[in-house]
Amino acid sequence: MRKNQLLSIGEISKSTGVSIKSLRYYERIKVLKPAFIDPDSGYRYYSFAQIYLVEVIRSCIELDIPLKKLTEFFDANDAFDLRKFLFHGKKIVEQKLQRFQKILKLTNEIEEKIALAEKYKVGEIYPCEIPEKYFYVRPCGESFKAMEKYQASELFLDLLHDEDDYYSSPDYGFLYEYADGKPMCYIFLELLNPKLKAAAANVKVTPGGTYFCMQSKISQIESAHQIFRDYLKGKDSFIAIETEIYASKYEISKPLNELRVLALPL
Amino acid sequence: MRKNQLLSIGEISKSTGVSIKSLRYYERIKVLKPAFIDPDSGYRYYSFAQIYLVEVIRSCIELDIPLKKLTEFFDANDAFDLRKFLFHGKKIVEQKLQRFQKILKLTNEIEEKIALAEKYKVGEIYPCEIPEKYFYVRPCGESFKAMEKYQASELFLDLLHDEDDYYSSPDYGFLYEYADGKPMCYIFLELLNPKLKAAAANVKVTPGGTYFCMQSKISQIESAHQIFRDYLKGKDSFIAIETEIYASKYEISKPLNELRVLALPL
DNA sequence: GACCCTCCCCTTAGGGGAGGGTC
DNA sequence: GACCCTCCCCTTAGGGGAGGGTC
Repeated sequence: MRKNQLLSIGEISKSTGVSIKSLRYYERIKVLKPAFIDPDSGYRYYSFAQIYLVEVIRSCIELDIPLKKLTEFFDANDAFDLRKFLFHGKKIVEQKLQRFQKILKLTNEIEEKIALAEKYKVGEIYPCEIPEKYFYVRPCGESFKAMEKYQASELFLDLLHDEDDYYSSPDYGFLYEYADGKPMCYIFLELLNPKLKAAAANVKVTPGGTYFCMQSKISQIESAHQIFRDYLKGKDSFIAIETEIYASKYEISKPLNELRVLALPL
Repeated sequence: MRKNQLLSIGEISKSTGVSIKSLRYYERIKVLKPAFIDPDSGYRYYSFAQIYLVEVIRSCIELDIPLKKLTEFFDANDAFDLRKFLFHGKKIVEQKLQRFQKILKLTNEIEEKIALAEKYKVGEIYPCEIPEKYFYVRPCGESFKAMEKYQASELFLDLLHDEDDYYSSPDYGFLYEYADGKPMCYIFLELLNPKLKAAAANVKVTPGGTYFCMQSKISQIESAHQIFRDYLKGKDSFIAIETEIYASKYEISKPLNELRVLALPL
């Protein structure tokens, strides 16, 4: 009389798509007790309603909610607090959705950057429209050779606590200002977060405009004056920016740089 | 000269938010080799660019991409095929987004159903607007007592292969038709998928309209005639539907049913 | 003193069998 | 014959120490 409303473990497995092994595991950790266990054979039988509990468990796994957490939603009478669980689950699924949307956005951005960079060969000079940017900088004196140990790492450590910056890909590298024969070197990390942009300390704003650019596997920023000689048209004031860019093949020991130069109207 | 561009393991950990243990683990499984290892002390040092590789690894974990899969994207020269990886990752993140949006939708639906059901007490009779529904049925004769073993489970097994139905919550339970003194019993599972609705075999369409309803912890469908006597106004043709509904506290052994009755204009 | 190293044992959500009863 | 049982050993992405060297 009872059994005609019950399903065997294999039937539950087929109708939910969850393996028999998993169902047995759920019993062991006390999140899915079979409605009936034959005392002679040890065979497990489940009710229809338990199909939906299996779905709840599956959702938890996908949402990285530990199954032990599920036991918290059962009270002393084995009643499951569905409302409390849904409230909890909803917050988590909303967080995941946000996070994944950010990952997707970042993925698309990087794909675009790769496509852009691949239009040119290493060593080729090309014009490129670059917007105004905010750089968090640390001055290194008249040459990058004078850079002190760990200065660059400190720059990162100062700023990379900001979660939002993980979801974009800020420029970082070297900035070279050459005004009336005086060179000034900086290492920089681009600021994307508006709050950080507003902080005046150690922030430099580089002008937007048509930069002349060149890709390179090695740092050539200190030769910018010679490389871009024809494009600077004798001007003695310019800025040069060297930043790592994304390549479709990414070699850690030989990252791809883009050197960008803009003549300044001083 | 080299070291001023490198970060210690603790610095990488701080700037990425990934534990030192994890970074060491990534090295062991060959997805993140430190740029330099001091041969004397064994200390690990990383380059700036590796911060972004850590982000790649983190994203993989969140997307349930096994890290061993990552090694497939490195070629013989240790170059990472960023484009191929992004293409692969994008498909996965899009799938996850879809799945999570469905979970969120289902969560909201169930919350609404709970709120609706809680407006009434068990045993209380209330009117409810129910739309036309498609039921996959199996006839049981003149009484539910004649139901054969496992008929109900077969019903589920016939249909629950359809993925879309997991993301909604179909009605299921008992259907009772009483026309001119002749009772006819069915077990049913609601069809939500339009394709399945179109399949004529074993499908019954129940009319939309204002049903009279009552919640109950036990099956009372065979007493529907008496319970709703006042509402049927002497009509001798009606349908009764008993389906499991969601309660804020969900007891597997005592699920909450809703019994719905509609007088038929025969 | 704060940082880093290796080694060892533990965890979650199961999978892959072996060996043997049950429907 | 297909289905189900228990028992045992293995996996991924690390965490929590112990015990000892390094910046």
